[in-house]
Amino acid sequence: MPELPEVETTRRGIAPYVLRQVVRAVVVRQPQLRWPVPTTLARELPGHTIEAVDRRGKYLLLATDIGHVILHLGMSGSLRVVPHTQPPEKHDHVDLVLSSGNCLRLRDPRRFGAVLWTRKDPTKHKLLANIGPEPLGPEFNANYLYERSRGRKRAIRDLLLDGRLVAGIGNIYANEALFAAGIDPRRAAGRIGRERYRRLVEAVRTTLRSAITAGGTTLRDFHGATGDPGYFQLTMKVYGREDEHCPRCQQTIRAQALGGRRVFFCVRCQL
DNA sequence: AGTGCGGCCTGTCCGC
DNA sequence: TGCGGACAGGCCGCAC
Repeated sequence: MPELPEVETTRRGIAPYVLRQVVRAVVVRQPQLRWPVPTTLARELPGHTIEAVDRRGKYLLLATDIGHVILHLGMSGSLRVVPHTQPPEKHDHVDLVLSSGNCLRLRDPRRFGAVLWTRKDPTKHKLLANIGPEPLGPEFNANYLYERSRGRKRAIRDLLLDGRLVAGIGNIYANEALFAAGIDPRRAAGRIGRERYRRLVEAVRTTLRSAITAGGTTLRDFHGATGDPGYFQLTMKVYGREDEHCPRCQQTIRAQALGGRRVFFCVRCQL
């Protein structure tokens, strides 16, 4: 589910409720997520204050004076702030009980998400060390994409999904950005010129920013920390719109399988 | 090195 | 109404 805009929406939503809060307890009802929730988390975190809530790609980081909680929402995860007395529902796997009386609650039906704990520099953590630049940061620019794509035969959509090249972009926003840039998602990345990469970088930034402003995309069950859904799906141009009309030229939007996940595009507007 | 695929899970939807 | 199968927003780890 959650791509960068949903994770950022979550970060902004939980931050006011968790910053400066002391973690009183960690309740793990289901430790079997993508990786087991480390037992050291419940042992070491209580008594420490959450000093920052950061995001790196699709990872959320809760900083304390002795270590960092690394959270990933996988495909179906979400975080909510609720009173700690509120009974957990079926897929509510982990609670961080806070000094305010609230708790930060992770729900994740498919359990592709993760809750990890590291006492070292989190950017050196195996999962974070090799992530590419933030798409909204200065390192992600046309020259970077152009250089990194020379000689690559992979479809540009797949390159955008590769977290080692750029962080946080998933299938929805890759498809939307490629439509906005007028680039065929199937095109070999090595056969796209500098000028078109300039357009693509702008399209990625614009798409992600407007999705964050809209509170993310709610296709099934995504919601922010206070339970509000996102609204970006209302403005999506191609994703999930197979057989509908292209909003720019009225051509029928096509979908096809590409390496396991579908691409959506307009054959007239995207070359 | 770059590429493509299997696998981890549950829920939903579609066709029969 | 029930059931099997395909599919879904991610991404690591592996084989080639």
